[in-house]
Amino acid sequence: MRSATPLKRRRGRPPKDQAGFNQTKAELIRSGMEVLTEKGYSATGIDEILRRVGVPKGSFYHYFKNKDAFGSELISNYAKFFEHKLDKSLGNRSLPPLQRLSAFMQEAIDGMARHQFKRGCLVGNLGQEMGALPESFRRQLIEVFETWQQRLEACLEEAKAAGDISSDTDCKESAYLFWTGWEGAVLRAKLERTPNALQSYADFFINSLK
Amino acid sequence: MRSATPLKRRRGRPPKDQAGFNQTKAELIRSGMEVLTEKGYSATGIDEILRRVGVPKGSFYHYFKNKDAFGSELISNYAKFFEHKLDKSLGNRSLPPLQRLSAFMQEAIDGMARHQFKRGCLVGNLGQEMGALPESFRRQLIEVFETWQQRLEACLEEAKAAGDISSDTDCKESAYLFWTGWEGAVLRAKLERTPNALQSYADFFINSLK
DNA sequence: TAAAATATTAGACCGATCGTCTATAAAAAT
DNA sequence: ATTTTTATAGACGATCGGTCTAATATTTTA
Repeated sequence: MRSATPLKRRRGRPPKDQAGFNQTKAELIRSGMEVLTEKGYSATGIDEILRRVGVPKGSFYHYFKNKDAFGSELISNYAKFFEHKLDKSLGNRSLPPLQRLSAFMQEAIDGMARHQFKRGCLVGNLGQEMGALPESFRRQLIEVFETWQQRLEACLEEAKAAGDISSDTDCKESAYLFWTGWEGAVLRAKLERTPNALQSYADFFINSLK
Repeated sequence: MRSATPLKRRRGRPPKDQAGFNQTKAELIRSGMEVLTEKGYSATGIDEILRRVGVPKGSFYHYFKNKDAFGSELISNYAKFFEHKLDKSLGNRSLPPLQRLSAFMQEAIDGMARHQFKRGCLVGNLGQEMGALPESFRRQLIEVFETWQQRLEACLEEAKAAGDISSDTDCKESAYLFWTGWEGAVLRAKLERTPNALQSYADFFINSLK
């Protein structure tokens, strides 16, 4: 439990100078991301998200219609962030395709380690909670998986073209499988608080391609 | 939302004849299992569990110290149920080892289909929620995975002995990987409300052994 | 430059949820 | 017959989550 930040915030319409940059909203999204990747959607109260960054409730409902809308924005935000990451890693032409994938996984492992394996994947967390979530989240989450899958599929096609993986590999199917299993590994790593599941899966998947 | 069951229940000490059989407690556990596998722990209120089976609050706190104790019993219960299932399927000597695994997975798929892929795995659900759960759940969940892993490991050893899989397979590692990935597939199936991820993973895993 | 519009903070409020507690009831034990 | 045990019934208070209205400060506009 982080200590509260009882900073008094400026009321009223903000000065124009630093326009475009929405400090408070960004803080809320960052805070929400942290808590949601740890505890999930249902277990997380808005108050906790607010307390962490010392933002009053009124601000939250100024920036977001309600908790659901907030959640939806978090997903979009996470998706965008992740796509960038994937483009950089899986699309990195200076490395052979499969090494890119390995590098991506290693980065993810390091990332989880930095947070003591307490934070998981937002998409996985919310996916598991679907039963308690607004139905509109479903399509959103499915689509996120699809874009990730496309990125990996492209990378695998390159690997195939380079002869690094068998020519009869179904790259689309493989990419689908990768993300499915990866989410399982993230879940397990979070449960065990070790990189073991991730490491193990990484080796397994790479090997399965050869 | 299921309609309430406003059945008046027998008050007072129960007759001795049908002793040992604890109707109400069993109903609470069944009800809890249903709701928790759908919505998870945090999103589920005790009242909802009670409403489904028309049991008043007093009874709940008669049988369980509190929500956490209830959750813990659910895990034990689920674990026991599942171990039985695994013993029957993975230990079925009348089938070759790998076919047992395939059969188990197919049963699981059918099971999820019966509930329109709305219910997942209790262990997976709670695992993902760990950040919001009592710390004592962690060991419990890890141990459940371990017993599942042992069951599968034994089955894979049989397959190895029979020459159905490569002799240099690390059966323990494979079994660990299986459950990791399987949870990912269950999650995905729940999200997509289709058997696709499960089917896909089933084929993939079996193939990876050969 | 005064008024209107806009952007943001502040926090009161209501309903839901959790867990406790007391009352009631029926059977068993003494 | 009285007491003890086992169980249901549901009211209650504290707390918390989410919504909504008021207050405040800045920009825009006339």
